[in-house]
This record gives sequence, structure tokens and C-alpha cells, in this order.
Amino acid sequence: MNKISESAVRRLSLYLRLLKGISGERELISSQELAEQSGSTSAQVRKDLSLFGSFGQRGRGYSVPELIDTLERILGLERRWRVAVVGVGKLGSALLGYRGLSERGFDVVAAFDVDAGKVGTELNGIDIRSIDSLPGVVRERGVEIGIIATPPEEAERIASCLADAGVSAVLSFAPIELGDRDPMVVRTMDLALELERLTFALTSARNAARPITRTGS
Amino acid sequence: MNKISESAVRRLSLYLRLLKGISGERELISSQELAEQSGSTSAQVRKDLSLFGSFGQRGRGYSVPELIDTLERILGLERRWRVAVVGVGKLGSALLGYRGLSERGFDVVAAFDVDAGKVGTELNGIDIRSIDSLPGVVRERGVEIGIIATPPEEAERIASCLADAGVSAVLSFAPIELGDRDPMVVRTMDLALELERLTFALTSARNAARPITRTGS
DNA sequence: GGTTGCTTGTGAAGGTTTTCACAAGCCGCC
DNA sequence: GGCGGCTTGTGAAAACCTTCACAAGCAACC
Ligand SMILES: NC(=O)c1ccc[n+]([C@@H]2O[C@H](COP(=O)([O-])OP(=O)(O)OC[C@H]3O[C@@H](n4cnc5c(N)ncnc54)[C@H](O)[C@@H]3O)[C@@H](O)[C@H]2O)c1
Ligand SMILES: NC(=O)c1ccc[n+]([C@@H]2O[C@H](COP(=O)([O-])OP(=O)(O)OC[C@H]3O[C@@H](n4cnc5c(N)ncnc54)[C@H](O)[C@@H]3O)[C@@H](O)[C@H]2O)c1
Repeated sequence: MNKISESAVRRLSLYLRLLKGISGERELISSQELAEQSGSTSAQVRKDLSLFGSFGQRGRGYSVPELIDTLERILGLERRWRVAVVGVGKLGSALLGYRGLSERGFDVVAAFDVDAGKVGTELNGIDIRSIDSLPGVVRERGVEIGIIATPPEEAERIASCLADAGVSAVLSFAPIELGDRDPMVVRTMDLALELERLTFALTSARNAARPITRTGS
Repeated sequence: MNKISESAVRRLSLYLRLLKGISGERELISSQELAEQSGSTSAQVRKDLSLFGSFGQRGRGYSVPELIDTLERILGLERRWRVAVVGVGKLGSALLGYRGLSERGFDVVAAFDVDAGKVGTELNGIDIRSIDSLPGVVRERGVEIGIIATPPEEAERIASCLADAGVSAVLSFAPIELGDRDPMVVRTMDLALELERLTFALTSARNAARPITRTGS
């Protein structure tokens, strides 16, 4: 099978989210309409979908419910996934209470922390367990994806721990570069880095408008 | 000036984060070492930097403190930025308490909510103001960047409100596609979408190992 | 001062992704 | 059944991004 680019996958997720939003309202949608809603182009939409097969009808467009099913199959969302949150601090607690996860097919089935004051308590129906019990609990509950919300210093250790326990993928919020741990898939979301992309856009726009000139001498 | 790609900007932020981590430990660093730490290649590192000028010394490498300065200048981080958080719920509260923001040059100077029970209270030294006072407070405090942490239904309205108030850029956590609001820069971080990129990787890996076959008939 | 070892900066090559543009196909209508 | 309007699927072209490979330059040592 051809290699699918990261950006194509991102767009597929986006199409799916949009389609779910209009599901019920419309029976058919054209690549043109999907493109407008996702900030893309119709050719891009058709190319993305054609990487996996032919799902549309010429002259009519794509069937919304069928396309939803297809995209869910492509993205691996025809089933639900079991997720564990590691580090139940400010961010971790927010995640445990986030309905958007289960709405999109992800069930948080376990949470871990080192803090003795937190271990043993419950949050949103999820019992917080000691980090030492991670390997056992991960296996018992069939955790497939880990979310790291511990301080950055701990992230590398936790990633190894999750890999050893047999977790298949990790999403980390710690602003630190995690080493490869093949075959476990690792990805990092860095909030400050996203803000830096914004400040770059802002300052390079200003520099383009007012080309750089020496102010001194 | 040449167009700089999104991926190049992302890598520049990453280099900066890594360099700050080793600042003080080493005086010089080679493109090779920087590449290893960032999961890139030495040619890529040199190319990225050469888009903006010549900062290294042949035979020696790059001066760590100088490179930090240069990258900060490129990314617009030679100054601090004033940020407002809109929506002080589970996620918004976590953000108000996040030290990682000020450490990376972003000062949260305002927070807004509609909830009368929250308005008037204070969190981590930031007073929570009514959403109605947003335009005035944004102008008074010189807010340049907005972070949206309201329910998705409100996000579009809030984005318009921020644009009207003169905010230059927005980072939204609401899983919804925000319309363009030129010249305001808008970007969305969607947690579930990132998880879907993981599940795609997991299931496409499985499909590659065990090619798709019809199970029925 | 010349030689060796190392590293940058950069054109050119190679690869990937996006855009273009049009034949093929569906629908409804006459 | 044929025509017109519309939309897909897709090769080919264009744009973009990454990797290669090497001349140019620095430092240390003899
Ligand atoms: N707070 C935010 O809004 C925010 C935003 C983006 C990224 N982040 C990142 O997310 C991570 C967590 O941030 P936070 O603000 O929630 O921090 P926090 O200090 O509030 O929470 C960290 C939690 O991790 C626990 N912990 C520490 N070591 C552990 C270990 N070895 N095993 C298990 N649990 C451990 C602590 O007990 C604590 O409960 C950090 O890496 C931070 O940079 C936070
Ligand atoms: N909780 C998480 O961990 C998490 C993770 C990723 C993304 N998100 C997204 O972040 C957003 C917030 O999530 P949350 O879990 O914090 O929700 P929440 O319900 O806990 O908080 C939302 C807050 O926004 C306020 N609000 C509502 N309408 C408003 C308006 N018009 N103006 C100002 N404030 C308003 C509410 O009063 C509330 O305090 C959502 O879009 C969610 O999808 C949340």
C-alpha cells in the first residue's frame, strides 16, 4: 500500500469531524463543499479519499453516512480505544473530565500518579492508581494508548514504562523530545511550541510589511 | 523574503527548546548533534538555519548562546507576549496555572468567563472577568494572543469578539473549524484529532502486516 | 606554513505533495 | 434515448521539501 502523508491523515480526521457535525442534515456532500468547510480545495479532498478507494458518485457527490463509515474504518475508529492518563495534576484532571474523548471513541479506563494523596481517590468515576501498579493495571484493563501529563522530567521514564507494559501508542503533553520506542508510536503536543508558531507568523508578517533595516548607526 | 514552511518553523521552535535545555553545559553544538536530539538530519538543521542567514562557524559548529538569541529573534521571542484565556473551565483553569507559559515568554494577563460564579474570583493571581468586558480589558492590558477554552459552540463567537477587540492571534482548543479572520492568525489544537492520528498509525501498521482480506463469504 | 580533521553553507538532485485539467459517469428532463 | 449540467477519479504538471555531496573555511598540530 502507498504511503499516506501525515497531512493527509490530519485532513481525513478533519473531514470526519465535519461530516459528523452535519450528519442527519444532509444525505450527500460534494468535495467542493467539504473543501470549503475544512479550508482545503476540492481536488485535495478527492485526492485524499482516492488514496483509499472510490467512495463517491460522479455527478452527485459523496454519501454522508457512507463516508463517515469509510473514514472511521480508515482511521481505525470502527472500534473504541482504551486510554490511560499518567499524571493527574492540573492538566491530567482536566483530561479525566473531558467528555470530548469518549465522544470521539476513546475511553479513559485508568489513571496513574505518584502523589500518595491522590492515589486511592476517584475522579469522574476513574480510580487513581499508584504509578507502580501501572504494568499490572495496563495489562488487566487492556490499555492501548497512554497520555502523559506528568512533569517533563518524568516523561521519558513514563514512556519506557508504558512501552514495557505493552501500550501501543503515546500522546505526551510534556514539552520534551521523547526517544523512539519502536514499535510504540509516540507523539508530542507542545502548547508553547504552537504559540511560537503564532508569534513567528506575527513577527514575520510585520517584517514583510516593514523590511528589516538597521535602526542603529 | 522566501516563504518559510510550517514544518521548518516547527523545527526551529524545537531546536530552541533543546538549546535552552543544554544552555550553560556546552558552548558549541554541531548540526549533527542538534539533529540527533531533535530526530532530524544534520542537512535539515543547516538548511533550516540557512534560510535566515549564516550563524555557524565551519569546522566548529554553532555557538549555543548565539543560536538561542538568533532563534528567539526569528521566532519573535526576543520580547514577551500578553495572552488572554477565554473560558475558565477544566482546561482553562489548568492553563492559568501552567508555569510552562511564562517560562517560554507568554504572560497570561487576563481571563474571561460567562459563569457569574467565576467572574470576580481570582485564580493564580489572575482576575476572572466577564466575557462582556473583553473588548475593554483586552485593550487596557494590551492582549495580543487569545487562547480559546470554551465549549465548541461558543468558539466561533469568541473568535470574532477577539478579532474585533484587536487581538492578533488565537490558539483554540475547541474541536471545531474556525473561519478565517484575516489578518488575525488562527490555529486549532484538537486533542482527539491527534489521538486519531495515532489510531491511524496503529491500524495501518496492522493492515500492512496482515493485508486486508475478506473475512466473510 | 602545510597538512589533517572536522563542520558549515549551499547548489543540484531526488522525492513528495498539491494543483490542474479533463475524460468518465450519474441524474433529470425533454 | 439523447442532451446538459454537474461531480468524481486521476494522470500529468507544478510547487514544495528533503537529502546529497562537496567546496570553503576553521582549528590544531607538526
Ligand atoms: N497545565 C497545563 O495547562 C499544561 C498545558 C500544556 C502542557 N502541560 C504539560 O503537562 C504536564 C503536566 O502539567 P500540569 O500542569 O498538570 O502539572 P502538575 O504539576 O499539576 O501535575 C503533574 C502531576 O504528575 C504527577 N507525577 C509526577 N511525577 C510522576 C510520576 N513519575 N508518575 C506519575 N505521576 C507523576 C504529580 O503528582 C502531579 O499530580 C507537564 O509536562 C506540562 O508541561 C500542562
Ligand atoms: N477538558 C479537557 O481536558 C480538554 C481537552 C482538550 C480540549 N478541550 C476543549 O476545550 C474546551 C473547554 O473544555 P473544558 O473541559 O474546560 O470545558 P468546561 O465546560 O469545563 O469549561 C468551559 C468554560 O467556558 C465557559 N464559557 C462558556 N461559554 C462561554 C462564553 N461564551 N464566554 C466565555 N466563557 C464561556 C464556561 O462557563 C466554562 O467555565 C472545549 O472546547 C473542549 O472541547 C478540553
